[in-house]
Amino acid sequence: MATTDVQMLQDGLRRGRRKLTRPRQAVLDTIAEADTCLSPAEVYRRAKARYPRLGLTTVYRTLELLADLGYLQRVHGDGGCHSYAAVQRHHSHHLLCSCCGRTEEFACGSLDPLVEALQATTGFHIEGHILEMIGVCPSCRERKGQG
Amino acid sequence: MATTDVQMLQDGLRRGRRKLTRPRQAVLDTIAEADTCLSPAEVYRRAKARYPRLGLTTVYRTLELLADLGYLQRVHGDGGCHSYAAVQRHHSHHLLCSCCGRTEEFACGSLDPLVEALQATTGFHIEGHILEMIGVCPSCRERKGQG
DNA sequence: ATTATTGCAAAACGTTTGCAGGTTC
DNA sequence: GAACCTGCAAACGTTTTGCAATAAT
Repeated sequence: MATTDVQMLQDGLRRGRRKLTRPRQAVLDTIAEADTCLSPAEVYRRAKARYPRLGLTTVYRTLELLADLGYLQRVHGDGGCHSYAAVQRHHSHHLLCSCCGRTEEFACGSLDPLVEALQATTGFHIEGHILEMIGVCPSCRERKGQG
Repeated sequence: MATTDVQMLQDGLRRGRRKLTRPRQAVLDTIAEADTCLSPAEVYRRAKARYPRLGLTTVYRTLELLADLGYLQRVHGDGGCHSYAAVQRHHSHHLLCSCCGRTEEFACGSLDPLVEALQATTGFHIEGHILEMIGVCPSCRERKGQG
């Protein structure tokens, strides 16, 4: 994690009178360095390498906190919705590879017309959405093509 | 459930050498009549009124089966992704009311340009997506406005 | 010093599985 | 009557909770 990121995290935490602790750093660093989305158990396994005293309970609590603060986002996949990935921008979405689990972040433009239309036809006031794309990443495509 | 729906269900099941049983009818009817998405536990509670011998295990198995056949769809919400709603068309999406839980089905047009753009920039081959809209339904808006 | 955070152990929870008996085709 | 489906009870993995000890401000 770059220095500015530590700074941003620290600021974000301070705003809510929260503390920057080693377990929290370990969890965030772990997810930031992964290029896939990770389940709580997997975060625990990896983050424990950085900070061996880490407890699973703390991982759960930290994932929730960091997601609330916007540093992480829950990723919904076909199998479930209990994995997390890092986000650079607030409210972004993920493209996930159904083959290797790799994730790629993307911004959602082009959804506005749909939102407008739905609001008009249904009378709902739309406040948010969940959007994930599922596909096969370039390297898996290549591997499949050759294998 | 209308007669044609029973017919369709029966056909769908037969195609996979599956049987039309009372528990399965009870589960499907329950979800078809609800205007919200339902958790497995809630389906169990309601469907048991129709068929008291029903077991929770069967509800889980039936939800999976009917979702595979395309009669139900898992709905992803902020809280989780373990609720199911009926679908008229295959691959549709839901608008869900964060206030009362009501769901409304909608088709996803307008996503194609985004898919195209993502495929071009990332090299992923996109095969599917998860999309849910979250908002407040007309009657909840009214209630809030008055209360 | 004050307050938030941690890790542990245990509890609670939702979901899945093996299997004998029952139901549908 | 063959194949499939069911419900039960038990097993399972995941998530949450209470609490005394610890670490950050």
